[in-house]
Amino acid sequence: MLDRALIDSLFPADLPEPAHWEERYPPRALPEGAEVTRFGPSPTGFVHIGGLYVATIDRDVATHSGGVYIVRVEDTDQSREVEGALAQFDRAFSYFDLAPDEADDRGDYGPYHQSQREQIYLTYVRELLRQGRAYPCFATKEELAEITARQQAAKLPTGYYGRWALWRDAQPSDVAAKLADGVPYVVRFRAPELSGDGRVSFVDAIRGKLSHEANRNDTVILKASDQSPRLPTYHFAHAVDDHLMRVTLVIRSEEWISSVPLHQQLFAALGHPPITYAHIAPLMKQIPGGKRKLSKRKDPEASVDFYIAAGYPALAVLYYLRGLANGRLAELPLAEALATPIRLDQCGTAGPLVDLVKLEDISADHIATLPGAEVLAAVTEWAQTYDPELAAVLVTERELALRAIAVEREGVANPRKDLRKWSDFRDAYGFFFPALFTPLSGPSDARVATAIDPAVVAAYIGDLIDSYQHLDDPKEWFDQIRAASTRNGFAASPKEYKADPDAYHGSIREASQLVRVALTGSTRSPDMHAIAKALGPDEVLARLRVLA
RNA sequence: GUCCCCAUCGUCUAGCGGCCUAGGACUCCGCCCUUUCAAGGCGGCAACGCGGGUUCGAAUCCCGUUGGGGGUACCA
Repeated sequence: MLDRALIDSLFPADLPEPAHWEERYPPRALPEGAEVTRFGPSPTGFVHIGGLYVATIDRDVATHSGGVYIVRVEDTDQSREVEGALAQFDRAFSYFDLAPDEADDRGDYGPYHQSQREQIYLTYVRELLRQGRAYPCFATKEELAEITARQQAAKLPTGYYGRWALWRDAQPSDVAAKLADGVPYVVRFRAPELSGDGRVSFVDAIRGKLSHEANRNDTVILKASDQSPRLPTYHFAHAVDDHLMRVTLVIRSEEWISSVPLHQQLFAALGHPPITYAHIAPLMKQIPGGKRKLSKRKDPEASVDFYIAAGYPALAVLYYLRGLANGRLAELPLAEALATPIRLDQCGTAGPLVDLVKLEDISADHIATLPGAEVLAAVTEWAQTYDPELAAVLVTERELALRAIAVEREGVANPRKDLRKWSDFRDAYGFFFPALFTPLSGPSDARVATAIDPAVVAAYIGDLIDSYQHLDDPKEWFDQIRAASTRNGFAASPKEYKADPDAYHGSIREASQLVRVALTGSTRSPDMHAIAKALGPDEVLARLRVLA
């Protein structure tokens, strides 16, 4: 056992005792059953869709139980920190409306950045050191690598344990000497003696009873002494913070299951009551021959920014994610599903694939239920950042935009679903706006793609222009196209044309497609009369003239 | 190597011993509607990984196996 004075000399003299922090962060006065959850993003990259997934569940469980949802930034690995990550968190959380109840600017249990909690961690490290439940370790990287290599060669479990734990039972005089020389060290947890069969079991809120072999590694809890601030590893920060922040339920990704035995040892050593865990199945991606965890680096759709940049409505994404968490929520209508609590005992344990096609279907359905003004507002806001030219047009041409969006959407039983995300808008509706529409260059424009003789086209369209009336009745309006086309050698119906193909240039089908291409630049569009009404007579005639 | 988690149509899943000749949704494919597309309507393809048990009876329980995922860091 190390001398207490030696231990204390390693820490600031005014470092508080654990009782100080216990008092400063008292148990919360919350109703029975209220859960305090926390999401711990690490600013080592952009927010992952899997992170958004877990945060959604954190938020939901806390809200529906009358508890508190905290965001605590886990920035203990300063070497891996990425510039701009925090700003992206804010963007993501505000887009998806997942603002925490407690964070730096509000909440009594802060600071909520681990890098600012050094004093707290140090208090507990010193405490463990004093009790002999932790010890300084001076092993170098090289020594550690050698230990691992020898263990692998001997087919032994790798790790810092038993006879491999160089400094676990070092002579106090050796430790004092190293310290006196100023050799950097880490603090390791002294893993307790294994009891019974060396296994432990615990109850996971999602998976039920789980069992695992007990931890026997002397895990590092405080990183190198030659760094400032001196920060703990995830494991230790978890054991300190989740207790002091009075978190009741730790919802985290499945890869942490293996660490639970260690975490329980840490809680016990610190004298903290055990905490409940809920381990979520990770989001996966389909790859040839199987699936794997979504990778931040390889998969663009892993980043939350991907969804924001493409313009998937937040509610659609949230709804999709909820359906993934609780299958039965996917069967409910969006509003209802969003209001129904997520139940941990109904969370899947498998690891679902994220399916963009499914998301787009959900998103299209959702957008179809939105009033036109809301669609316009959302597209405009999206475009403000991602398509400024479009944004400018939507602002100056607001009335036209509203008319365009209303086509086959308002006053119909089955609204169009041609918008799956805001970035679809330009392709689907851009032609409505003269500023965004490139008129046909003439009859030979590639978009026309017709086999009909240009002279015939010119005569037919010319005829149509001469007789054109901007009628309100859809049928009457279309009939003038039919009339002009039959006058110019087209069959009035596909059936007639089929009966005697040689007698015609084509049918009303081909004839009307020419008008469609002239008006929209595409062979695929919403109802032509509605488009014509939105465009106005002058614009209609101007666009037709190109083919005449 | 070792430990842990997981396993129903291509995907998300329902199913928690008989209601299952396995249901729904997305995708895909037909057909209908139709001046195009989108939508909509109707229909279709498509799954309990494998092998043993337990049981009158198993997708459901047990064991094994295979496959996938993860831990084994001074990353989280």
